[in-house]
Amino acid sequence: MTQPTREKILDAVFALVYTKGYNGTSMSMILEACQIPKGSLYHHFSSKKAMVLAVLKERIAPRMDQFYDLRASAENHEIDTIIAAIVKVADNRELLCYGCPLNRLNQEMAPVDNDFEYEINIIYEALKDKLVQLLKRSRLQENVNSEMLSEFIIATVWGALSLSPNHSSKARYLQTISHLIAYLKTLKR
Amino acid sequence: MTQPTREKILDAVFALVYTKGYNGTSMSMILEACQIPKGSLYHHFSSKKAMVLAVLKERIAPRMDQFYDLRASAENHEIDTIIAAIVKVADNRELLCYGCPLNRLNQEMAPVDNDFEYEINIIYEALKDKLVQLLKRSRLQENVNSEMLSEFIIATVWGALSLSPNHSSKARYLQTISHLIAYLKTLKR
DNA sequence: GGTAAAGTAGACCATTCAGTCTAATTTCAG
DNA sequence: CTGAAATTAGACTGAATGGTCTACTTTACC
Repeated sequence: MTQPTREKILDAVFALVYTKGYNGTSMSMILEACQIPKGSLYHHFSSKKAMVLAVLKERIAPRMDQFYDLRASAENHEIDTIIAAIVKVADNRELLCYGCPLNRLNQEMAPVDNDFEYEINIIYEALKDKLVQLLKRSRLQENVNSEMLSEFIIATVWGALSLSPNHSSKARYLQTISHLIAYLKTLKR
Repeated sequence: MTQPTREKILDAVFALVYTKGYNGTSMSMILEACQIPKGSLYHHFSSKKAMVLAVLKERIAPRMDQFYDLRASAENHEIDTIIAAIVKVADNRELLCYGCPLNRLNQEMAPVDNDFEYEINIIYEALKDKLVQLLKRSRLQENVNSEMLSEFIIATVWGALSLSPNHSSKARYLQTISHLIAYLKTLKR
């Protein structure tokens, strides 16, 4: 056994739900991807919904932490740290193709299921808070509200990743966010 | 007969697919919403997919035209015309709750279906071109590429409308895009 | 008024859906 | 080695899925 069954399931479900959506992913697809029988799946998770909620907490949440990995450096202005994180996104082909996994699940499930809305919001707030903390430490133009600016940054990156056609290129993403970067630089003090 | 059956179907399918997604909408839900028998539905459309592609062309495309209704005025700077259109979005409760219908369908269907990707891209390009034409007529700072700026504007608005929690408020939307507005104003010449 | 086309009506179909159930097997503690 | 718990195995279920088919009714034109 190379990987515990439960972990194997979470990996497969993440990949499927991320690329095909919750309603676009069936149990049989998951079973085939995992190469396990149905009994194993329902031993570890009580339902499809419970499974995807686990994916949210155990796969998507850590990914969000990892991607906006904002190691503050004493040398750089915090704004530059954030810009570097945004630019780094361009190197992830999956992100360019499918967008932010949290945003995808949010758009599909939050309007129709309170449990999803709740769990997604927790992850979103954590993501936002990380940005807020960084911005609060930085020297910015006056009248800049860190919370509002954080939401603006996340919104723009999410939007840039979801532009049609879905399979957006690295160059296109970078061009789109070049305006965001230019704006952020004007906020430095 | 108050409304032709075909139009009634398109309206119902738009509302359902917009709020619940393509895979979250079943034929039986559509039938119940329309209060028509199955025979009528399949008389007008050969399949679920054909139906939603028709919704794209006959409902979503016109909406996009309508919402970014950018009547240029000789008095206002084109940037202000665009800002007004962006602010107007805040008055649409559906948009605040479910986001841009084109963006929703794009995220769900474009990665898994070429026909959807193609049709969505046509509508997206039309939307973008409208902005590009307006920007090209306007006096902007040098080095501003109208096409890139248009994509940035659309991305930001789409992103602001898809922030978690999904049911975002008018105030929250306006706060988020206040940064976009501030940036756009700096581009005026 | 007759007739052909357009549209309505809903029973019916194979397939797939998420989920259940019982049994076999493996794991591990004592 | 033994027995209990954890896990694997997959046949099975009822409901829902998208779609077909034939029959009936309305509409519109000659």
